[in-house]
Parts: sequence; C-alpha cells; structure tokens
Amino acid sequence: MPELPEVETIRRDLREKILGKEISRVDVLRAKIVRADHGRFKNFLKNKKIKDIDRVGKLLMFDFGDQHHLFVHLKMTGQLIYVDSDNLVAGGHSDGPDLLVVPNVHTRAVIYFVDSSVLYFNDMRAFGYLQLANELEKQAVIKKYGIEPLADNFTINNFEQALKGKKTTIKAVLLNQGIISGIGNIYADEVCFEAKIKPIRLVSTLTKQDTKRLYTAIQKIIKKAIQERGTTFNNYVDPHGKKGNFLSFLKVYGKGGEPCLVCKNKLKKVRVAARGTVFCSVCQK
DNA sequence: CCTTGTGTTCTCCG
DNA sequence: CCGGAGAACACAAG
Repeated sequence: MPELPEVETIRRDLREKILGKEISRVDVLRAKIVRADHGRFKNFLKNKKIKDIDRVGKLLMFDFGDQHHLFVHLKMTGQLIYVDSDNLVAGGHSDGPDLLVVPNVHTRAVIYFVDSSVLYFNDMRAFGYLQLANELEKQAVIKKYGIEPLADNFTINNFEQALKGKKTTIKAVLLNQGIISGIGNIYADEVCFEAKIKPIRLVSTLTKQDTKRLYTAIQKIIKKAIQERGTTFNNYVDPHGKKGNFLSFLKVYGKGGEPCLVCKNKLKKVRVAARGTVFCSVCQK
C-alpha cells in the first residue's frame, strides 16, 4: 500500500534514473489500467522526454515539459520497476529474498526508453492506473488535494485551519486527501499512536496541545518513513525491487491484539472510517 | 469473508 | 428545498 513515503521514495529514485530520457515505445499488457484510448495513449507517449517527476499525495506525475503529463497511481499493489538496458532482474541479489524478475505475470505496462532502459508498471490487483493529462488537467487535480505534510505551507496554523469545523473523527480526517494529502491507513494509525491520541476521537474534541502533537507526529512519522525508504507490509518495493525498512518501526498498524510496545496493554482493533484501525487505549487518549 | 484508495451516492441538517 | 458535509457504499482482485 504505497502512501506518501513510498511514492516519494519512488519519485526520488526514478528522478535519478530517467530524467531526460526519451520514450521509444510503450506496451500495455492490461487494457483497463490505461485511462485513455489505447492507440492514442501509445502514440502520445512515443518520443516524449521525461523532464521532471512530480508528486501530489500518492499520485506521481511525469512531466514532459511540453504542457503534457503522465499520471501514475499505484493504488494498493502497484510497483514501478526500473531496469538498465537488458538486465532482467531488478533486485540486487539474483538468488536472494529480494529477487524480483520483470516482466512477470503482474506486469501491466512497459515503457521502453531510447537508451534501452525499461520502466515496468506492475500491479497484482490492477487497481492502479496510467493517465494522460495536460497542464490544465494537472492543475485541476492538484487543487483537489489538501496540504502536503512536507511542504513549506504545512504550518501549525494551516493545519489548525484545515481541521477547523470538521465534525468527523481524527482518523477520517487524516485519510481525507482533500484535507491533508498522502496519508493512508498505515501512517494514519502510526501518527495517532505517536501523538498519543485515539484515532476514533472527534476532531472537535482536540485541544490546542493535541493538535500540536498531531502536527508534530505527522512530520516526524512521514520524515522517518521516507528516511527508511517506506514500509513494505505486503508487496511494496522501490524502483530497484528493494523493500522499505519502516516495517520494523511500526508500533500499531497490523498489530491488533498484540501487546502495546510501550505499556503491554492489548492493542485494540476497531473499524473507523470504513478502515481497520489499531490503537492502544491506555497510551492514546 | 478480508484487505485499502478513491470515486460515487445517499442521508442528514441547517 | 438547496447546498454542503460526512457517512455509506461500491469497486477493483486475490
């Protein structure tokens, strides 16, 4: 489940590899993942050069520098795997646990570059998508997203403003991309634990101090997760086929029923905002 | 049955 | 009765 830290890791890694490269050909192996007419899609991308790679929330945007863009959303199980020339294995160790052979049965699209390097879009569940956009469409999509936790404008004041008047739970707000962008189910629960706040609480019950702790926790968790190159809970891997290291730093996500790492009390698992939610009813108020 | 990200639809309330 | 907010639902596939 790639969330902001995973998508940002992919963005940074890919920028190192494919900036300036020219697309020679695109193959689409599963039609439904392309949100456009097939023929038009392949034709459009031919000879386009990667000028930059942007991100808003969990959405990657390849900028061709000519007012046109390619959006890539990985949804739950998407991967972007980069391979140099004719090397068929993306992972570093050909016989280690990180082995990732591409293409494979989950490869849905392949982007070939003029220099013979290749970018594979894998997606086991095929919920992710590739989409073309012009500058206007890009700006319209960006507008729908809330504050970015890493942006300069993510200040305590703007965070308070974003929460103001919300009548729902903290968990629902953290997951709402229109309020704050890039946080998914894993980091929402981790942020709440870090802030010592129950995710099921209503936003309206937050004191000024609570909000401040939530704000600090978002920055701390997101930054640390990026530093550790993301969380591999199921099938997330970076463009080289490598897992992220943040799994071992998780304190609540996926640990319902286990003892709290801080107080040993049994972690509660409930359903909030239609998502599985784990918290410690002792440590979190 | 479960899993999550997101888009749509429903419902409530002022 | 309209608009907005939020909840609920739908959907993807394994």
